[in-house]
Amino acid sequence: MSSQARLQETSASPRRRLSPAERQLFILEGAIAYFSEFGFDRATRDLAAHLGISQSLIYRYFPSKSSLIDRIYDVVFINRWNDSWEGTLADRNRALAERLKDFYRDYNYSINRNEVIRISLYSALRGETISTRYMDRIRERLIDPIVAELRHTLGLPSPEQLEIDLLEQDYVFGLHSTVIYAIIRRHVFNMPVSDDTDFLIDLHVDSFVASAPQSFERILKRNAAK
Amino acid sequence: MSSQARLQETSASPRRRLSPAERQLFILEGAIAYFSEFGFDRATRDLAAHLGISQSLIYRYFPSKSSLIDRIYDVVFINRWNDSWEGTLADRNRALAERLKDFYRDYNYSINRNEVIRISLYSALRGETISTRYMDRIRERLIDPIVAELRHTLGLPSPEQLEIDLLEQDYVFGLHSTVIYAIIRRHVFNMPVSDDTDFLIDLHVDSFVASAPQSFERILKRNAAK
DNA sequence: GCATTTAATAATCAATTGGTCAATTAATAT
DNA sequence: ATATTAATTGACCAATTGATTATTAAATGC
Repeated sequence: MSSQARLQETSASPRRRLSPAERQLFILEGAIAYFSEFGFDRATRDLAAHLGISQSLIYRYFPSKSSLIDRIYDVVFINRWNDSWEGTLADRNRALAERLKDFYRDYNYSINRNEVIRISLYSALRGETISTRYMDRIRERLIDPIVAELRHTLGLPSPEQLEIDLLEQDYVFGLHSTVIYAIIRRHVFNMPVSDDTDFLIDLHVDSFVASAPQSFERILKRNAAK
Repeated sequence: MSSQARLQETSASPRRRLSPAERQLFILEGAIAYFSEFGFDRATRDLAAHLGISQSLIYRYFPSKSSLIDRIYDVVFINRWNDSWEGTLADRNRALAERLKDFYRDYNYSINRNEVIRISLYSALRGETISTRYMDRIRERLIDPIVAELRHTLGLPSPEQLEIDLLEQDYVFGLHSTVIYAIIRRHVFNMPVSDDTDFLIDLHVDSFVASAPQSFERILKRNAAK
């Protein structure tokens, strides 16, 4: 009831008739909120009822349900990438720990949202290719660069000299996971998570950087043994 | 085609007629495999076709789809808990790092399976209460005990003397997440992950234990400042 | 005020859903 | 062989699904 009342108030006119651009955005944002909470298998009728519009109106602005979902993926995956991240990580004028802290604070700020993490997981569970491509992007543009920077700080061969291997990636994903899984715990498992995220990022980054020399030594030794 | 042929072969008789107990288990295990791959919103007809049986047969052994799902939760959540974990973590005759390594190896062995992690996430996204209860159990019986053991090694007050707080839990969840998120990457995002899981657990546990003193000091200082 | 445009809806469709039940048929005992 | 038991199925139901289309009505220009 209160949501319906709110809808009527927030709409420009007392009830209906928005411009096509406005209406399309209204439906898209509503669909993100709705599907991220209940999953993509929910009916378009229910979405329409939730938005206070008729079901057929959805099909005026989106040719099919799956095309609406594809647009949601665009918003969630592509629009949420920040090109400055790679630059931050690669800036060798600053200490690596500081770069990592800056990056993960910003990264966390960008994806620590209910809709983003939930839709990521829904699409991954569906096996959508966009989800795989997104993870490839993370590995290539975030994880591998961190490995490269770590190697540089430790005086180890660059990726051009010695290819990055799975163990190194997985080790760096260990740091990455501390940020991601906190988001999952909060928004998917509805667990209480500290709001002092920046402080926790500092702790994890410092731990990571402090033990990286020993860890990388062990990884290289392990790879040499094979 | 090959799966249908296999089904006929694996069944006791050339084609059908199992004992109620066998058939119920057959459906339950098939449902776990099927729903873990495609989600709980898939039709019981499709599940039946996948199993090579009629849809109505499912309803002879399970009164409703949701009761079948509840049974799946039982198998995935409850049956997969090992009571020895708490004992392993609390055994102060051994070094904490060794206890953590043993525990996480066994824990990983137990839940690093496609169906387990995927059904956990499906149910969590649905907001099922069993999922929340399961996470509470992890926090109370695994995370909090690890905090207690860390405090003990560091000569800090026991949980009875000083209540465990969110920051401490979140910090320990950082270690936990390295194990869990690797499983999610493998089985949900279909990423390549190293098979050398035990080695990676060793690395992360050693990093964690090595930096725990400094981290806990900072956490206590932070809490005192509030 | 009136006609035109078009955003929005109600009615409807075929396909699919969870679930039921009478009919079938494989196994068992005799 | 034959009768009995009960595991399994096919036909069916009402409700719901994504999607279409003819109709309604809010805004705009004159």
